[in-house]
Amino acid sequence: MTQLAIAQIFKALGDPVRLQIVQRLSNGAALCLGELSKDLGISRQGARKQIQALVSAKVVQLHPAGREVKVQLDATTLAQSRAFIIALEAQWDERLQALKQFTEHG
Amino acid sequence: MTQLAIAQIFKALGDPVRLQIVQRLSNGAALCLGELSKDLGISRQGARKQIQALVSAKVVQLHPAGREVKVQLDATTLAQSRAFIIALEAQWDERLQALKQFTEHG
DNA sequence: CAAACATGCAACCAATTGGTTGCATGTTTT
DNA sequence: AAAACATGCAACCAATTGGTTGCATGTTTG
Repeated sequence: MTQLAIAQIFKALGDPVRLQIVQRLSNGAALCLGELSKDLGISRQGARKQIQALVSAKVVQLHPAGREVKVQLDATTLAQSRAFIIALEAQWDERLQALKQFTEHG
Repeated sequence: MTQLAIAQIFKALGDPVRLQIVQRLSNGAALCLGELSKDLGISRQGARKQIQALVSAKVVQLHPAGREVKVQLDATTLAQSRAFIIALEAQWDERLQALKQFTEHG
């Protein structure tokens, strides 16, 4: 995982509309573009752009089916973002631990 | 945690420069603005803006000390973003589980 | 086949972002 | 007190983003 790819994932998640889309997908059944675009407070084409942003970051995959296009969460991408944060936290904890050692024995 | 606050955290993490800053902070000792701004490929003021973005999202805290300003990671904010992703994944897994039940007994 | 439906594509626009430069201000150091 | 250091503030700029509208295209349904 390159730093840039991770940044793109976070960037994709860094918008309330896109976050809501992702939540809907994790929640309910497989949704197509049209359904997913409803009740977001923006136009269908606006929503489509946001979904495309999620596709580019691989947070989501598109599966054409007849006249509609199903949208599916990509769990591996979510897992990667989670792993990154957990790694950060681990480093941070290590550092705190080292600092504690230092103050105790210094 | 409001949806918007979470989105702001992800947005803050959604940039390679800011991501690198966060990693440096999790890695090393407490850094001041000046040190943190080095080797990012941008000017000090440019870096300062990025750091401010992290402050606004509460990914990072500033602690003035004399003529310099120390920058510190906010572990609770990282934890919140981690919790959000994990919650998403949990919902997703639940859904897959339900789907499996359905196909088995349907 | 015609109507309705789901989507795609492109042009356009305002607001935000990511970066710059120049200069001012407060704080150590010598 | 003067020099060096760490930072702040503001104006400015190009590129990206988030949204719109209008229209075209392929796919079901009646």
